[in-house]
Amino acid sequence: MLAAMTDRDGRLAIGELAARSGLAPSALRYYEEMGLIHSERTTGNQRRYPRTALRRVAFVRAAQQVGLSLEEVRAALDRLPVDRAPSATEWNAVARTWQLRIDARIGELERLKERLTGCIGCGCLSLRKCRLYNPGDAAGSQGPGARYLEGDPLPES
Amino acid sequence: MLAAMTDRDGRLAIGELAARSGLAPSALRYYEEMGLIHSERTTGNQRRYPRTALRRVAFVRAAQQVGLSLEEVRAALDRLPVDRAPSATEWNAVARTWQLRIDARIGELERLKERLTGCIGCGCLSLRKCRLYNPGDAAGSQGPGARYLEGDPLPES
DNA sequence: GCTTGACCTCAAGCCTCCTTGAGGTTGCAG
DNA sequence: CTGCAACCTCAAGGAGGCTTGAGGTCAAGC
Repeated sequence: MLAAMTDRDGRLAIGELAARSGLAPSALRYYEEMGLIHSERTTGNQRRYPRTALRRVAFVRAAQQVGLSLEEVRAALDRLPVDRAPSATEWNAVARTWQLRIDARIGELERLKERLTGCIGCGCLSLRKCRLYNPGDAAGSQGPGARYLEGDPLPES
Repeated sequence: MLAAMTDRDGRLAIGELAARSGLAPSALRYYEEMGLIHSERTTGNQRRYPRTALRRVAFVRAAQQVGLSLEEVRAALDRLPVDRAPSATEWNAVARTWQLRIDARIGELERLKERLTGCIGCGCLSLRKCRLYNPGDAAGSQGPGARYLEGDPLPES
């Protein structure tokens, strides 16, 4: 029982994968249902994950940190092999997309911070002058709505 | 009808606030219910928002970008005056918290990116060597689980 | 061979952040 | 004064990302 529930082939039972990835089994089943990871079944219908699942799970978690939805992660993972470690080339392709994403996000945050600092500097928070209001570069980010505060004919508030 | 639905006092009807903030009226009612914005009512029970609501809504959206939950935003907003523009000092206090948050987030992303780059460099993605697996610094971030992949006695996969 | 814990499959529930809809009221233009 | 858009409330629904629970099976230790 203490020994890992692992095949001689090194395949992992769901509990094992859960323990190693730090996720709940339920989450792993969910990921599998979403097509993020894949398993084979034993004769008794239990899941057995290839070791690569460990990598894929780590990838998923990391991607979520960057703000990707599981759907987006799936799209990215679909470009990596299911059964073996990715080649440098394969990995490269995926990672490139990611880095763009990360850079974009960092950029957004930095611009936000800058605007915030500007606001502190001016101490105004006036609707007209303050760049915190609809910077105009948040387009395409998350959330509905247009946020077109800037340029409105508003008196100071 | 074309003229803004605005008091002579400059207070905004919900539709007006919605149009100017780019959010749906339903979202604004929700925000109000959450205590993020406040309104007075007309004799006919319609909401009238002070102009400061515009600022507060902008604040909320910006905060969401940084990854704050509405609850956290509420906590931050509670430190700003409801009825007037915040003073530089008041704003400073709030903004400081924010910047820390932004910096932290940027830091996370940069570390992630770095690890990712390292992975490309080594081309390995090995469970032992690759820093993408449980970096050990994701603690306290969102999501359940411990993610303690690193340091596991794993053969190369 | 039995017990016990890990596993299985649904289905339902939960949290956040809203949207949608039904049914009814208000308020401004004409 | 009427008509219609905008507003109101309250209840339900929905997406994303899981968890929980019921009811049942599998497999390893004794």
